[in-house]
Amino acid sequence: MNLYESKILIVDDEPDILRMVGELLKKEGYVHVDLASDCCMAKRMFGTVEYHMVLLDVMLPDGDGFTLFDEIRCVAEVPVIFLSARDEDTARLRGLGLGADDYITKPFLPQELLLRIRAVLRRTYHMEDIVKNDTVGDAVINWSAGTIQTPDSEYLLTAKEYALLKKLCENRGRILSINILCDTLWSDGSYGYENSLMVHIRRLREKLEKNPSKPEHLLTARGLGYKLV
Amino acid sequence: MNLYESKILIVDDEPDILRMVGELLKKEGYVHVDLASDCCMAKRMFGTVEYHMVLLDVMLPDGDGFTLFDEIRCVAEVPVIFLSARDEDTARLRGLGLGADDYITKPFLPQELLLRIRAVLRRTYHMEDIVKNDTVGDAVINWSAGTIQTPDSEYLLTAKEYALLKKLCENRGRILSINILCDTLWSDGSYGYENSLMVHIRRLREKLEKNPSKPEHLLTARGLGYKLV
DNA sequence: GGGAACCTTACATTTACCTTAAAAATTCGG
DNA sequence: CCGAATTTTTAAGGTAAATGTAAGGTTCCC
Repeated sequence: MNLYESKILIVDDEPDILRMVGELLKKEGYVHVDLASDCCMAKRMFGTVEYHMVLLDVMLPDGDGFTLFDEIRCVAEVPVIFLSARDEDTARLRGLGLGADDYITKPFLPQELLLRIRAVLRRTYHMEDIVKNDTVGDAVINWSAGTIQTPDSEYLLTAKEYALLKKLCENRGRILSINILCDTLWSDGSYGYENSLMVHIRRLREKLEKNPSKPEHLLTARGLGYKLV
Repeated sequence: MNLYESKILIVDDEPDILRMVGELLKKEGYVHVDLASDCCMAKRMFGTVEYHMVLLDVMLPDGDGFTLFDEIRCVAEVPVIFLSARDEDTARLRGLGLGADDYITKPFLPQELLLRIRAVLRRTYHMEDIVKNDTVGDAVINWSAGTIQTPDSEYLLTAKEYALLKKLCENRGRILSINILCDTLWSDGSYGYENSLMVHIRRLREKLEKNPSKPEHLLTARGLGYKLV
């Protein structure tokens, strides 16, 4: 699974903070973000959705974050980051050592929160970090939209093109053998797809290169494979 | 009244800040935003329009913000947020306790200013926080009413359609995989709902698109998912 | 010059998605 | 609690976009 597909629950009683953090995560790219303003609501949501991560305020109108934390941990091994307003809480968190994965004190820098969330998700679920927008020459690849933007026009990527280009981008500058590329496109033991691969390469070149027949970025290494530079 | 219909006056002598803040508010959705670059201008505008909120710089070319504040408060009980460049001003504000509703020091994060404005408006006028209407092409989505308005007619959204459209709107421009969409519609571990999802997509298209069979906004990315543009 | 590796194009096929109608489930008013 | 109305799901045949195939062309290198 992809980092940004993690389901995250935010529990905080201040509506502004709640919305702000929610929008921050959405904007960063997290697809599934839910909000709860008190323990009761949080528990209800926790019953219906399997979250990958919980951001938990210490102060809540109907009970404190610590007890909610215990209740959550009884049910699932989901990682938790505490958001605390006061330093005392932080001290208490540190002292208790009750197994929170991280804590951060308000006010915090948005960037810092994002970093910590990503760090926790990565070490809990061993998720690969996904790429932001890549560029190939003048072309901008927008992975989340599945598009290639060139100065002249915008192209949609098909599923195979997407997978192929991704593999090439992840190994930029490195030659990938035809075998390896076929393996990533056709999971079933794959011989006989060499020509098909060629056609996909051609189609990518038509979307990436000025002159697809004289490629400047998606190059062929005769007898070895292809590489993206 | 709606939060975003509040009339707001910004008073600041730095033209760049003035324009920046003005555009920020406009972009956020505030419909009525006026700008003034000095006390004189501010007073003139204040005579002609009944503002709901004033953002006031402390430093002004023809008098300071504090006296302007007093003059304003003699006339109307309008809430004021001070924008101060220096920490000393902040200290003075705090000390004076002259009844400003909030203050924020430059430079500030756009997001923070928006939050504070919203908070002040809410507690002054007891405005319900409204969900901003989204639009998809010519169609206006009214979340609180659960309707879609098109030039031709008005449709009611069913529960599933509502949830689906919301998810797509929250991730506008981003491809959402069929898996993710199914997860949001059927929280219980959900396989076998792919076809059902398709039908809901079709129904949404019938309410959103000119020609549901040639969608221009709710697009399918074959092999990848769906996206709203 | 000739073979090998790769390109290119047009066309065939396949698969993922569309569409519709009808069945099942749910909601709602009496 | 029952029946009507609405919503949701299932099912099945249809469609076209994405993919695969094949055949002739090009380039490279010995």
